[in-house]
Amino acid sequence: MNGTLTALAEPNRLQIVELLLTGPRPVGDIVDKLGLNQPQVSKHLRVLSDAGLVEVRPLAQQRIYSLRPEPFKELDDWLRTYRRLWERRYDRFDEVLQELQEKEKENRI
Amino acid sequence: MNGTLTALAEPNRLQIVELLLTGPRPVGDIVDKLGLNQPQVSKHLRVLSDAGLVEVRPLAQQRIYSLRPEPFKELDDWLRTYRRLWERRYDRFDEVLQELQEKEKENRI
DNA sequence: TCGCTACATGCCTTGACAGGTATATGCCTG
DNA sequence: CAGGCATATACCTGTCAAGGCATGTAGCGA
Repeated sequence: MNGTLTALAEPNRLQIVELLLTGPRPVGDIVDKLGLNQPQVSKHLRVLSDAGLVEVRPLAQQRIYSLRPEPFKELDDWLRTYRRLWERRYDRFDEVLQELQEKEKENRI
Repeated sequence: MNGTLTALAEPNRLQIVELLLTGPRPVGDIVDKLGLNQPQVSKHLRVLSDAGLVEVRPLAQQRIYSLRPEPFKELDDWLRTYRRLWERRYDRFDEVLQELQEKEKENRI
């Protein structure tokens, strides 16, 4: 979970992931499309790979990178817990807060 | 988006967010529950606040922090795009890859 | 008004990480 | 097998962010 977030937190890496969402790509493609230096792209891909976000497959002298679904699914599952924040009745949070403040006032009397 | 990810990528900050999911809390609570030093917690809360993940409300000499739904919703929306990765028929990715490899072989003949 | 409580901020040090450049490695073609 | 591609790795450098500690500040109660 945290590894996934860390990997995605880097802007260029996020761009790479977004690009890979459109399909598997060799490193050179990514270099061209994102205008980064080749070594940097390779390094970022390494990080993404270590985090399990992408996988590689050799094709001649190319390396085809593609997204791995698992971490994204994990992230989605994690976020599911937070959905109640915006799916109505989260204002209960505010209610709780109100109560706290009311109590405080009462104690003051 | 990226700000959200960056803020969440720090383990202690992630813990704070998880704790806040159970309800709004004053700083002292977080310090106790997570066993961190108070200044560090304040700093992390500052980062989370700047990223729009939390909001503060004063209550006597306490500061009550609570989660703000918006960034989480954004993140969820962003992830929605990736759902097709695991929701079946993502194997089209593999198909594309197969095709590439087939073509390569043909060219070789 | 004084002291306490709850929190924020400043300063310093350290470690991690990203970019740049050069170089290694593996594969393929002539 | 020599040379060229596509990619990975090594090394160096600068930056930035997190922790530790000390201190500032605002609200409250006696």
